Amino acid sequence: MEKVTIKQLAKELNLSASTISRALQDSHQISPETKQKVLELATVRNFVPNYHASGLRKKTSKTIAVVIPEVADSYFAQAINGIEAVAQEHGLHVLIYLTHESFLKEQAILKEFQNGRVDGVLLSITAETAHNQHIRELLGRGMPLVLFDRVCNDIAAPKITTNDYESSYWATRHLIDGGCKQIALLSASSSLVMSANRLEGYKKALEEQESSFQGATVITCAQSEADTYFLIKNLLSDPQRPDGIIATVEKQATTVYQVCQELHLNIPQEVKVLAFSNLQSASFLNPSLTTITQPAFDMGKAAATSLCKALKRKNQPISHDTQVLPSVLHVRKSTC
Amino acid sequence: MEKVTIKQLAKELNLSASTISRALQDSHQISPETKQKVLELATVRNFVPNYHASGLRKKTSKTIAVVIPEVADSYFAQAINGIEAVAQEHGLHVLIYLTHESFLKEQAILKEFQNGRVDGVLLSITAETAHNQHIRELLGRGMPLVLFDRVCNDIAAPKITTNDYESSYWATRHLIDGGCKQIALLSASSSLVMSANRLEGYKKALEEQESSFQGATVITCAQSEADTYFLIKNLLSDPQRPDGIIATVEKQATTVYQVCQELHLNIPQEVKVLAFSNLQSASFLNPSLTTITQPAFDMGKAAATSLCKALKRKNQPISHDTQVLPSVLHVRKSTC
DNA sequence: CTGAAAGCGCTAACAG
DNA sequence: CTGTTAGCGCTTTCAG
Repeated sequence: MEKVTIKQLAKELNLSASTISRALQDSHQISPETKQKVLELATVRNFVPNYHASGLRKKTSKTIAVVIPEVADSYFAQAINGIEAVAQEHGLHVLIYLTHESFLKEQAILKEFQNGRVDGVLLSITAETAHNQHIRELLGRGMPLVLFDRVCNDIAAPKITTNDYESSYWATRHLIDGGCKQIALLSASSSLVMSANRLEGYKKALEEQESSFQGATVITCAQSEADTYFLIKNLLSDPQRPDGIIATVEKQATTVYQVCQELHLNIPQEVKVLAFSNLQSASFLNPSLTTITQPAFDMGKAAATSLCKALKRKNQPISHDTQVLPSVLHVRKSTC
Repeated sequence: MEKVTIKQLAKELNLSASTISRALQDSHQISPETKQKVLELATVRNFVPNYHASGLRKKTSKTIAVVIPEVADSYFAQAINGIEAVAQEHGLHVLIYLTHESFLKEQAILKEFQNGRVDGVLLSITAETAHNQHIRELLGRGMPLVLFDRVCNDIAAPKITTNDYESSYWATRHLIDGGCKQIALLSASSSLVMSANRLEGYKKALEEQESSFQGATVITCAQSEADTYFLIKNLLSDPQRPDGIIATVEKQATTVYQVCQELHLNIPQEVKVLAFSNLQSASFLNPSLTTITQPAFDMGKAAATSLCKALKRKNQPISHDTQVLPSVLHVRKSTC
């Protein structure tokens, strides 16, 4: 029982390979009886059409790539869920690539996509990504591509984002309303548009306050967890430490909790904490964590759906259907 | 600047296609000068070898599939990280498939792998998977396959697991030592070997106790979150409710916390809680959660490494290198 | 409705 | 060291 091919089926049925091929694709120009016979034999012989052969011929792979910084992050895990749901529905296969925030990896990965392995790409760029020639290059070769969450503004492709500016504004306002006088923002990157938006929202809220109000304190966290830990520890060890912290990255939140534990700082009495986070367990943290929660699953779905549309009208003018799905502020004890 | 092929490079350099092909593969039977010229032109013309063409010819895809129940679960997210690390190192691409605990999906997914799309498979079976003809079928066709975490015993393939029996035994002992008199086990499935092992370890620990000790209370949780919630709520609303709970699934832990909150049950005074979980935030839960933590990342790495070995000596006798990596009991406040 | 023939782009004998 | 030839397995004109 070895690999069975169309040719073998053809010989067994005294038909030509093309007839078999058409029958299997349910072509309307094949008689019902023939189809029936072919399908039957195919089942019996356990025929599975060769992927590379049809791919080579049809110049299609039925595969999309998801390029993201990490997977062990609630946001991306949930986004993958959304992507996978749509992909499965459309019979697409999903390749996963983790850049681990390395620009070089991102470049190398995208470069290889020119070989026909994937029909489309979903991309969330690294915190290092300052240039985007590699993305342009891929787009220039006609590869459908959708950016999600971490997008670049100057790329002509569909983008799925959340309302980072507004959420950050409201998050900051929430802390101000709670009585905070000095609010620190833990930023993810100095180059990401997403980070810039969150920074702007934060600044805007601060600017609206009296001049007596403390200025902005922005800490751009490093890639390594250890470095981030020290930055946060320094921040909170300072006698002039802030009385409010906004973590724009999920992982920073637990680090903040850890540092507070170590320094015996009481949340929320001594310092209020708010995080951009999709942690399922936010309600059960000690104290429960106030979060800005992104619609991760829906963003994944939206991105995949947008890509599927692009795949259908290949070589058509790329639509720029930028979608902004709103995040939600969940107020919990860490800020009350 | 359209898709450039080997033929075009050949014409431009007055060489044959095979020479180009060999030069690109750095074959030792090509003169350094020719190689040089070819490589140069390839770079200039931005040549990228067609994936399907070489795949068809070489009968290889440089791709592995990871088939798992979920991705939004710390264990699998971390396992993927480990898998991806090894894959990247070996130049392999990673396809992700989520079964969402559906046996039918698992079957359909594996069936398609006969088409040459993947060179190997990493599988963690669904809670529904009782038969494994579909796995045997794939193995029978020579597909390298490694089972991890949720394995089946009666399949002749490498298996990467953790010491479920022992961890469960020690978990139960830990609760007993803490004074629990009635310990309930929340099981994931009645068919998974993993669940069976955890159940056995639990039973063993109970059997070692005095006869006065309460018998086993095992609740096999349903697939749907809502059903699981009700099962747990029922369990804890009972006047005869247990004073210790072992959640063998990460998600159940937060559900238990939620129910306890709703019923105003104090953890750990009224009920101690222990969970098999890889949650990063376990230390920061309220109260901090005692966990059995699996070496998820390392299990992913081990599984991928084992698969890579199998890929190298294709068609060789399949090694059955069963590896058991130990889990760790992290004692925290939910049981003290 | 079916068949013959050509070829997707690359690689691997087999020659020289 | 390089070229010629012959496919990998499938799909798709183009004929009938």
